Amino acid sequence: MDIGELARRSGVSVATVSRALNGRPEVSAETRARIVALAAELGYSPNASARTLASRRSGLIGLLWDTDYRSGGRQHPFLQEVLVGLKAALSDRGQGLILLPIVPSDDAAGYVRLTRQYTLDGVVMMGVDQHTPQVRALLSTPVPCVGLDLDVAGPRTATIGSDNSSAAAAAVAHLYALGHRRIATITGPLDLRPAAERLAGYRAELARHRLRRRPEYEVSGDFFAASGAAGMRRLLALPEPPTAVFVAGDAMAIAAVHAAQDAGRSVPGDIAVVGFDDIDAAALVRPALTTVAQDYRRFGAAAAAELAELTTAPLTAPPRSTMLPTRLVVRESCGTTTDP
Amino acid sequence: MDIGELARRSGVSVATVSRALNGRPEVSAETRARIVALAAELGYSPNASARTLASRRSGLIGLLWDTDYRSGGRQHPFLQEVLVGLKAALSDRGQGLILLPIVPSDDAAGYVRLTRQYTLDGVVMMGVDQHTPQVRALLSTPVPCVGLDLDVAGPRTATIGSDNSSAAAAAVAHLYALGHRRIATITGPLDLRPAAERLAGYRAELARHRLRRRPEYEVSGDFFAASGAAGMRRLLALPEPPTAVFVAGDAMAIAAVHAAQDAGRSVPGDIAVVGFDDIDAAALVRPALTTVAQDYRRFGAAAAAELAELTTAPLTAPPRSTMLPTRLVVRESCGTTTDP
DNA sequence: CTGTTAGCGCTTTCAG
DNA sequence: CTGAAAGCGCTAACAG
Repeated sequence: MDIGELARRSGVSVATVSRALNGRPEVSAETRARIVALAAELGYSPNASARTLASRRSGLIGLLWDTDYRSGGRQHPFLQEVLVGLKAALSDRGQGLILLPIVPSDDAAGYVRLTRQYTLDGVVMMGVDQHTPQVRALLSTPVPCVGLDLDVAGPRTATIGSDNSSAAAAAVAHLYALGHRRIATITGPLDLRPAAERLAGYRAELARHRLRRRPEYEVSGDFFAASGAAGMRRLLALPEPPTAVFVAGDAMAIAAVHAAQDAGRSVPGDIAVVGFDDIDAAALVRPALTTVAQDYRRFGAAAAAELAELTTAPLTAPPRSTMLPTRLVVRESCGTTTDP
Repeated sequence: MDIGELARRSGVSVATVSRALNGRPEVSAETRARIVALAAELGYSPNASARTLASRRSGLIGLLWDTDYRSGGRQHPFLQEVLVGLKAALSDRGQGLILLPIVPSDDAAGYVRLTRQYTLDGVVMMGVDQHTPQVRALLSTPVPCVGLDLDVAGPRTATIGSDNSSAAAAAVAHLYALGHRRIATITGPLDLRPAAERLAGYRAELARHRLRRRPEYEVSGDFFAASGAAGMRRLLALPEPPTAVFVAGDAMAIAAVHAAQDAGRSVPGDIAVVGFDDIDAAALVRPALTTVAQDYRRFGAAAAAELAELTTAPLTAPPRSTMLPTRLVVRESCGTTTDP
């Protein structure tokens, strides 16, 4: 069952069938209807390779995601949700998603080549280091690229991320509203965009309430549990320990809660903790963690939209950037305080 | 940079270049070496569409994964790991992975059509209902299909799963070794293969130790947290409550621990709990959960291997089946008992 | 509005 | 062992 067969059966040329099926305006409404109906009846669907070969567009988007970059895959608890959103948004646009293999770092042209090999219409990347030669080479190409939680720059690039700064501010505001004034934070690795933004949001909110910013209240972590526990221990050992802590990642936050408990403090009784990410465990632990949830499905949808936008964007346009809203999920890890 | 250009520059015909690059035996070692070197130097890589169109094989495997089937995506905490394993194994074989869109259930031929559209070499499916018309139609096709934790049957199919039965038995054996004799279980939905197998393993291990099987010790859950809590409450309310519980899923297990605590029991002091799956939260909760870990990366690798096997298998061969070993991760949720 | 025709880049007989 | 040539199924000028 190919286009030729369809043409024969409907009594028109293959060109007309092609035009009808591709929604071209030159076909009369009547012939189009006839052809479309026949195609549906016969269960015809065009061969993707032939179409790609002839049109030089594949309708395929590549997903670049390095499972071994930082944390062996645990860094992106949200991959699944992003994938769901991306797949849905792409298939709404009639596009497909292909997972790109990771190329060795000494093969600078690797991704560029993959892009040509599959005639990709675009690439979305997450969990990769955008400064490596192979990624930079791809970004400098006219192929549309969108980075998730990743600052990318090039002729046709866009970045999608949550509004981490506002989210962090909202978390701190929540603590403030509960009466907390000595609010500390445990950060992520500050060379990562989201981590840096969360710290900025924390600071901004303190400033907004005219709270003094104390350097000893900003302890650095790496998004892993152990660093959260260590951070909490350091904070508790301070001459004037905080009554609340905004922790930039849930795994760290959960470990921080345990560290506090091990030090004889009760959560939320003695110390309030708010996390970030709303990983599955956040709802499962006790006390259930109050945290900031990101809308990962929307990441995918936004990526698909940006890709479409970029496809026709002039090569000289500046990189685009989208910030998605977040949501504070209030659970059990924060209480009020009367401690000055 | 196409094959013609390569041919011109190396002074041979396109046919020879094609043969050389595809490792065909008819080419002289010397010409092959020259061509391969030139191709590498020029950064040539063949156009996938052209190749697919001409050879009728794409090197693409489709991944069928319904994010909305049962639990809205939470049922497969392991998707990510499976994906990692699958992607790695496939790219080792020079194959690619494409995510298939979910077709509406009234479109019985949907997947079959997608399969032809992309000239897929095979499909791996997980988290779908294999009894729906659209999946059945695909399975009945000669396209190699492998189901992960899914019983599939058809001319070219294979199933991959953990050895759930042995795993469950090992969990119960662990409890037995700690002195427990009144061992209960909270199951998953028994129409799901893994859930049924885990129950079978539990029963088998009881029998092996000549422990009486008590119907009231087998309470059913649905893999969700709430059912784990409910199950534990029921067990605790028994005239002769168990001293240990094997819970068929971690989310249920964690909730069961909390339910026990709420009922005034300590874990592992008064009651031991072992879970299944080793989700991230298992290591994060307190007490950290003793549980059965599956080797998800190996799922992917096994799937790739099966696919290769099936490609050349006769259409009349019976469905294949692979059982992967698991690992008991001992943490803090099980203690010894002296209670008879 | 529709048909003819020339490829898209590669693989694969079929000769030699 | 190598080359010539015929497609793979479709799109996109170019005519009409």
